[in-house]
Formats: sequence, C-alpha cells, structure tokens
Amino acid sequence: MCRPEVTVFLVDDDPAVLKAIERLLRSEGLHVAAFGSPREFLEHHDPDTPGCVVLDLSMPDLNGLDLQRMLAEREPARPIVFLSGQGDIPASVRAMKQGAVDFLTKPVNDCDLLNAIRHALARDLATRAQHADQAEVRRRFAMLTPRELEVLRHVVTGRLNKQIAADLGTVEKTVKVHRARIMQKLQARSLAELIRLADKAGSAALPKD
Amino acid sequence: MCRPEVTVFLVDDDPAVLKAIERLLRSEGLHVAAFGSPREFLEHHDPDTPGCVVLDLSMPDLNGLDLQRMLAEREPARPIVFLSGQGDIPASVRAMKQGAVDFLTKPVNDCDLLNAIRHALARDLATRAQHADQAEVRRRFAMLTPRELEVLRHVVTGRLNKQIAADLGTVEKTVKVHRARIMQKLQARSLAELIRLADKAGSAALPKD
DNA sequence: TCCACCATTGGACCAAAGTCCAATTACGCA
DNA sequence: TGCGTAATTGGACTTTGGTCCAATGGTGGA
Repeated sequence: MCRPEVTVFLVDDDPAVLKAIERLLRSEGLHVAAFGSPREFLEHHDPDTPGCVVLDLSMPDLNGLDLQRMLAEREPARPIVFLSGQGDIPASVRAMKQGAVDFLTKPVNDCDLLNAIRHALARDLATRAQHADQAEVRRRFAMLTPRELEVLRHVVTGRLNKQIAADLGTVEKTVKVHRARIMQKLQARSLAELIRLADKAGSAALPKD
Repeated sequence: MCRPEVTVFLVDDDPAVLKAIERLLRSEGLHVAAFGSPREFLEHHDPDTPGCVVLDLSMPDLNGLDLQRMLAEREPARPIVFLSGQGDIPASVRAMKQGAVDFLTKPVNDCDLLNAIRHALARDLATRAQHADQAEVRRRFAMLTPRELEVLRHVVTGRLNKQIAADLGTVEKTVKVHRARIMQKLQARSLAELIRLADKAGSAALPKD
C-alpha cells in the first residue's frame, strides 16, 4: 500500500506568508504543498491524497468561501483551516457553518495554527477511514441481484422467511436460497452482522416500496 | 400532554435591544422570555422547556461563551444564537466551535435573526425528539437483570445460543429463557429490532468484557 | 446458438430458536 | 420466616432457518 503522503495544502496569494508557513510546517515534519492561488491549487489537487487545506480567506480570483464550497461538494470533504488577513465576523461564521475546522486571523500564532492543522488532519483521517469502510460495504451490495436486494430489505425489517415469500409472491424455499446468497455475498456471518451492514450501507442502497 | 410552550429565551443587558427584539419575535408569533442578565436567565431557566436562546456575547457579570459552556453541559444542549455588539472573530469562531447555531452582529437584520432562530428551534426539536427516544430505550434496558444484559451482549454480537451458554458457563436452555425475557422486556418483535435497540442504547448500557 | 447468470422450486435433512409445561436454589426484604 | 424476584434447569414440542442435492425456465451477451 503505497499511499500518497499526508499533505498540508497551503493556499495563499502572499508569497511571504506562503514561505513562512511552509517553513514552519516542514520544521514540524509535515509534508506541504504550497500554492499561490486557488486556481493553481485546484489544477494540481488530488482528492485522494489525505491531508487538509490551509486557506487564505481573501484571494484575488476566487473567494476562499467559494473554494470551500467547491471542496465540500466532493466526498470525502477535505478539512479546511482558514487564515484571514482582514476577514470579518460574518465570513468567519459562514466558514464555520460550512464545516471549516478553524478560522484563524493573521498574524497567526504558530501554536494555534499547528493545533488547528493537527485537528484537521485527524478529522481527514477519520472521515477517510469511515468513507473507505462504507465504500467497501457498498461494493459488496453492488454484487446483489435486484431480487436479493428485495429479499434483504424484508429481512432487515425482521420479517420471517414465509412472510417474505408471501410478500414477494413466491415460496419460502426461494427466499432461503436468496437469503443464503445474500449472507455469502455480503460476507455476513450472522443476522446481527447483516443488519449492521445494511444499516451502514444506508437506505439509499435498498430498493424502496 | 400539556408541555411548556416553545420559547425563545432572550438574554441581553441592553433593555432597549431586549425590548426591540422581544417585540419583533412576538410579532412573529413566538413565545419569548426576556432576561436582562445571564444570572437572571439561569435562575429562571427550565431545561425541559423546548426552545432556543438568543444571547448577547458580552455581558457584565457572565461571559456569553461561558454561559454557552454551562448550557452545553446539560443534555439536551440548548441551541444558541449569538448576538454581538463588538465581538471579534476569535470569539465568533469559538462560539461556533462550541456548537452555536449562528453568530450575528448588531445591528442585526430582522430576517437574519428570524432565520437563525427558526434553525435553532428546529434543531432543539430534533435533538429533543432523539433524546426522548433514547431515554425510552434506556428505560426499557433498565428493566433487564444483570444476567439478561450479559446474554443480550452476546446475542447482539451474533453468537448462537449454545455458544452463549458455553461462554456464560450455563446451558442453552437457560439462555433461551433469558433471551425470551429480553425480547419481552425490550418490546422487540424480531432480532432485527433487538439489534437496533441495543445499538441505539449504545455500548454504555451494556456490561463490558 | 450456446453459455453464464438469474430466479425459481423440490426434497431431505439438520440445526437453531422459540414455546409450552414444570421445578429448584438463592437472596433480600418485610 | 414467608414472599417475590432472579437465575437456573429439565422435558417435550413446534417453528424457523440453513444446507446439502438436483432441476427448470428465462434472458442477454459472445
């Protein structure tokens, strides 16, 4: 597993700030990718690289908040730490409401910045782990045939095999076969596991009434 | 069910602001309780009344953020909308990180304030409903004997009755009896329901290894 | 057209779970 | 000391679930 290294994506239009922060982060052993503009960042940005963004609020071509919304659209959301030169309260509140990890003001205290980044990286790791987990579950669900999905939907609501058979207009025997295949495909070793898997995959994966 | 009415708790040390906002909210049909200081508010505050708080950030005897922390300690957390006269960005960020619904600056736009309050009230209703739900589950769990809890812990991990019996140093028959009582006491009509109930109650309610 | 996959079913059978009946032992409390 | 509750177990039985074997009909693609 040769994953890309955990990275702090630094976006600031002030070269002096960029350089200073980059040096600080590197001295802390963090891997840094510095960008002078949001466009430059977006062009080189790989969503699959774990890490967080340290973002200057006010930049020439693209607003920090807009960039945040763009990043938030993709899953998993990349955690953002805002830095602002002359930001105002409404901007900071909007940033936080949109999920920013922190919103710091320049000149920024090194310790505050590092703490915020550590929180952001931790959040990224956590959401990535959860995301990978759910992706694996959905991958298994994708192996189910439509009929099996239908049976599963009834199973997880606690219906008996004979009831399911009646609902689907078939016989108990058939339901048993489907059920066995479901357990096998989803790699569930017990009904308890099956139910948790189904709940984790979410109702989106199951056909509706 | 004669529950106390949904209320907006207004806390501001400026009587003029207090009066103006109270009038605005009443004109919108909202039930308002106005307080001139955090102390006064705390003395009359009933956590069981549904509603939200509109809080001035800077007040003489008790800081708005401190009051927020005090309120956050109790369950369910009472949603807060901050109003600030001369607040700064760090204060707003801290408020948001501590769970504030919104952080508005004076002079406040009526529409913004009403929207924020609506969000806060909606959040309060949602968390209260969830809380009541969980309390009901815990109430049922409290009816279980220690032994039944132990059996339940094994059941929800998908163990077979005979395995559970071996783990607990008893026979399958006994496990079946406990299991039947568990289903009855928790009002679960299927294993699926039982598992969801147990997961909802959380691992806190179950004895550990 | 033939193959792979899906959905379906049958029979036989075993394992697991649930449900009646009943009973014993132990513990705390009035 | 008697009573209620908890925990335990036994027997007999039914229902449900799961697992072998095998088979059939449909459908879409190579």
